Amino acid sequence: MTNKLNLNNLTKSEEDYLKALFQLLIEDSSVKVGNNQLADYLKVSPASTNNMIKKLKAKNYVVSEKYGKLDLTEEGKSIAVRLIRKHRLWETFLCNYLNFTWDEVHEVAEQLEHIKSKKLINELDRFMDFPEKDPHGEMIPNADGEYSILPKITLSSLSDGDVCQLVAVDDGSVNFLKYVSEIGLALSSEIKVLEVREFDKSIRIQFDNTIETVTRKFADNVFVKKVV
Amino acid sequence: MTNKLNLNNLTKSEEDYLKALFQLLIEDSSVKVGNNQLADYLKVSPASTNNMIKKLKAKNYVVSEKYGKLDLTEEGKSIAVRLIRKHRLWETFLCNYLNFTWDEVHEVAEQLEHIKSKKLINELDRFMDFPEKDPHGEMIPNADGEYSILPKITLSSLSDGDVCQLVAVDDGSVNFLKYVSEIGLALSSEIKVLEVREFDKSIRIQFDNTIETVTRKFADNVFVKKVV
DNA sequence: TAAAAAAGTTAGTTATGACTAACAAATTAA
DNA sequence: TTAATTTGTTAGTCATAACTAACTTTTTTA
Repeated sequence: MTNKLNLNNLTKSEEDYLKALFQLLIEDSSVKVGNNQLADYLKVSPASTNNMIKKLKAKNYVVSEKYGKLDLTEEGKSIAVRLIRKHRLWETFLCNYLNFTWDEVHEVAEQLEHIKSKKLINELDRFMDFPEKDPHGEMIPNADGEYSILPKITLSSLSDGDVCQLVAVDDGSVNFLKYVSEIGLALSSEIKVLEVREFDKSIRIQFDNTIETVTRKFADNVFVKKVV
Repeated sequence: MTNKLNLNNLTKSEEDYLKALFQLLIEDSSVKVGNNQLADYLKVSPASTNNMIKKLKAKNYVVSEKYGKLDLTEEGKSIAVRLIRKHRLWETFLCNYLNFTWDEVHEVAEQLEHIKSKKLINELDRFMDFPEKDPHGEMIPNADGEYSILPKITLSSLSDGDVCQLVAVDDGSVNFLKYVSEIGLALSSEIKVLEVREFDKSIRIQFDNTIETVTRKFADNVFVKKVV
């Protein structure tokens, strides 16, 4: 049972790749993930990705056949989930205790998630009284790596007259996050879809006595729960 | 004025070397620091140190002549102090909020001190209400890098009958720190020197109704303030 | 002060993880 | 179904930062 021993021996890069692959795999759970797609996501060259995938295959975190699509082993997934747990707990800490705003947390959490100390992250979790969601509304895995995935309905998938509640936002882009706060949207905001315009798929929405028109691209990054 | 720009462009290694050199320079402020000494301290080969010193000289953080002793420039010192500030603030956070013990904090703080975010560390400082000292009793530099150095009198420098108060301990060795807690010593403990034994320089001390004999090596790592 | 020891330097090697350029396989489109 | 495009792979290079081995300078001490 050399189970726990090799878990902490990963480099920052190896961790980044595993987490990225995990996120690509669940974001579009049906679609397969390829080498170049991963390279794009991580903003490195396909050659770099290919190289790293070889290493991760040798370490039994990734499986794939030559010229085939990529997948994670159970061990690979487990590492990725632990990284996501760390990332989201740190984001929560930064927002709730250190006055960080939505758009500021991601970059710092990207660094903090690589700190290696089980005690650190579990104590941080306890200190914050085991939060369920991070500041963007995403579920935080518990110490055993368990977490429920929230059904990701995008605002863009709704129709005229639908009423929904904002449950999460994609945390990938600083500019998007700034934009969300600027127009006054926040977690739990109740949003009414006034009109989906056929021409450019832009959406007219109402929330808190505000009426705004948002683009399709914007609405793709806003996750909601249907109310009506 | 390319002042603030290059400050964040240092690698983890470069930071480690600057901090190590700074600590060697103030620990024995009279004695000069050489290449091999720095290598010893960092547990790397003299060749590695030599190499890195070259790079740090090129970047104007270190000064030295060939075959001569090492010194830091003002900029080098400033970086080192900021690392020490981060290290000590994290140690304080870990001990005071996350249930870490004296001997557990150092290793994790060594990782955390390399996180690059001014806001993070300044907000952490504010969150803890600007602590003056870290858990080992060392002064924490403020956001401007200012801090008073506590006069470091070692327990080993005292004589029979002297009474002192423990103000700090060296945080370099986990085993030493465990030992200190185990025998019951803590910051502010009042210690009376009962006898310094000529034979092996071991010291018989009394504190809190406990009498213990400690070695010279142990006493070298305990910093005190004389009371009587 | 000359030999020995210690301290510092240089050259050459290794591993990690990026990169480009060239090429091969698979998929899509004409 | 062949040609074009996309995707994946390989080979070779570069930077960082460690290493050993060999060598030079400085310091110590006999």
